Amino acid sequence: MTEHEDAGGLGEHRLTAARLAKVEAIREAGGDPYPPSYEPDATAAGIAASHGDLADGEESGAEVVVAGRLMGLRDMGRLAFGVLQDATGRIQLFATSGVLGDRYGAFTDLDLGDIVGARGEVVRTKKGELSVRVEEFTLLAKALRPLPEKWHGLQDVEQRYRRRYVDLIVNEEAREILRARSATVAALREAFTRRGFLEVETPVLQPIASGAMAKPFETRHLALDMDMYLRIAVELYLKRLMIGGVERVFEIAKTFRNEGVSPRHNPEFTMLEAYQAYADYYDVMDALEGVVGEVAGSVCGTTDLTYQGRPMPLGGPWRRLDYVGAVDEATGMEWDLAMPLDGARGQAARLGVEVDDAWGVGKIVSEVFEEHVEPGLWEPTIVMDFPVEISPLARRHRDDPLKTERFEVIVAGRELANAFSELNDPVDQRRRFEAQLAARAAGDDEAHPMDEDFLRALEYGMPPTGGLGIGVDRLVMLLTDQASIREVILFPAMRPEA
RNA sequence: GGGCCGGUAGCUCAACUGGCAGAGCAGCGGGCUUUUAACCCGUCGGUUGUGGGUUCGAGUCCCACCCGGCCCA
Repeated sequence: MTEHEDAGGLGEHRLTAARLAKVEAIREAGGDPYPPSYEPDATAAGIAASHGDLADGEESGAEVVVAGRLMGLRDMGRLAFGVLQDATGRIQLFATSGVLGDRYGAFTDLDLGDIVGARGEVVRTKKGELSVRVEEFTLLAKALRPLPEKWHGLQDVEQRYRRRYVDLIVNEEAREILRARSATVAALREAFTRRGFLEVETPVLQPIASGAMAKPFETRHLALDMDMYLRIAVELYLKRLMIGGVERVFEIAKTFRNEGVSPRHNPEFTMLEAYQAYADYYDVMDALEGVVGEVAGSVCGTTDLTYQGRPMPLGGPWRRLDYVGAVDEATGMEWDLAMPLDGARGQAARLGVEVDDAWGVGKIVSEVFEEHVEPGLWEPTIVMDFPVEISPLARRHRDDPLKTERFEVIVAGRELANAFSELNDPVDQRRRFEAQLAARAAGDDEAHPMDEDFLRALEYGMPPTGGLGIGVDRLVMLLTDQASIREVILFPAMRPEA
C-alpha cells in the first residue's frame, strides 16, 4: 500500500520503471513487447507425461513450443535456466549462448513474471531436470510489476484476496482450490443431470426477495421505475416451474444476502437448489446422500475425508435426528412445540439464550438448537422435522401440525443443506405468509414477505414435491479442507483499500 | 457493534526497556557453460497503514481513524 498506485505514476516506482525501460528498449529495437498471439503445442504436464522416461543428459529429438509465465531464472554466464509455469505445471527452459547467440542476452534480460513462449527440443539436463532447450523464444507479455518472493510467495491474507491473480500465480494451493471448486460444480451438475433434472436460470433481480428469510440487497431499475432486490433464494421460481410441469429442475444460483461477513458467510454465495415432483423429504435425504457421496468421490477420490484435522466421513447413510429431540438431548430439558410460551422462555433463560418478545415457541426452540445443538454436530447429520414457525415454505408434517417435513444436514457444526417436502397447499401457504407478516410487524426484518404472484401460481396446483438447497461454497470448503469461505470464493467481498 | 491480534522496502520478515530503520529474496552492475530458493563481489531501494499528541528523541508510548484476521453478539 506504500506502492505508488496513482495513474501514470506506475513508472515512478523503481522496479516498474526498470521494466518500463525494457519495454521501451524492445520497441526501439523494432520488437513488440505485447505481440497478438502465439501457438504453443505442448504443456508442462504433457511434456512430463510424454518424456518422463528420458535419462539424465538424454535428448528426445522432439521439438515443442511452450508458453507460460517465467517464475525463475538462473543465469550462469553463458547458459541459463528458466522456470516456465503454465496452467498444467512447470517446465525448465535451458538456454545457452551457444544456441541463442546474440539473443542470449535478451533471454537473461527477461524478468520474473514475464509471459514467454519458447521453441526447442525436449531434453533432460545432466543434473536430471526435464527441460526445453531453447532454440528460439518470444516475449509474449512484459510484466511491469514484480512477483512476490519466490520461496514464501504471497502470505498476506488481505493481499491474497484483493489480488487473487497473484495468489493464483504463486500459490499452488490457491490453484488447487480453484480446480476443486470447478470439479465440484461440474460433479454436482453431472449428478443432477444424470438423475433427469433440467438445469435452468431464474431471475437474479426480483420484485420481492422471497424464498428464504434473509435481508436482501436493494437496487433500482431505472427504465421500469421500480425498486428491485437481488435474490436471496431461487425457491419460488423453481416451484413455479414445478407448477409448469417441469417435474425435475435445478439451478446453480449465485445468491445474495445482506449480512455481515465471517469465515462462514460471504454476502454473495452459490447455492444449488433442486426440486423433484412426487418426492417427499425422505426421497430427498436418500438422493442427497448419494449426490454428496458421488461429488466427494469425483473430487477427492473418497468420501472419507479429513476436515481441519478431524475425520470427516461423508459417505451415507447419515445419522438422522429429530429436531426437538436433539434439543432435548443437548439441553437435558423437555421441549415441546405445544408447550406454553412462558415455559419455553423460562427454559431458554436458564440456558442463557436471549429471546425476543415477538418469538413463539418454535423460534425459541430454533435459537436453542443453533446455540446448543448445531455446533456439536461434526459428522453429517440429518436433523428433521423443523417447527412450522420458522419454515413458512415447507409442508406441514403428516403426523404433527406444529412441525414441518423439513430437514437440514449439519456438517462440522454448520448447515450444509436444507430440504423439505414442499408446501403445495395454497391456502396453508397464504396463512404461513400471513404469519410471517405478523412477525415482520412485530419487528422481525428477516420474516418472509407476502408473495401474491407465487400464491396465484400455487393455486393452479403443484404436484407433491421434494426440494433441496445445498451450500456449494460450504461443500467446497469440506472437500478442500478450508476453514474460511473466503478461501473458496475467488474474489470475496472486501472493503475498498484505503 | 464489542474484544483480541496484525499492518515496517515489490515480497517474506527483524528492530531489547523510547536512542543511527535492517536482513533475505527481487532489482541494478560485474563474474561464472548443468542450475534447482544456484553461487560469489558490489550496489540501489523506506510517508514504519493515516492523522494528531507526549518526549531532547517515537516503528516502539497515548488518542482518533482506515484496512485485514480470529472470536463474540
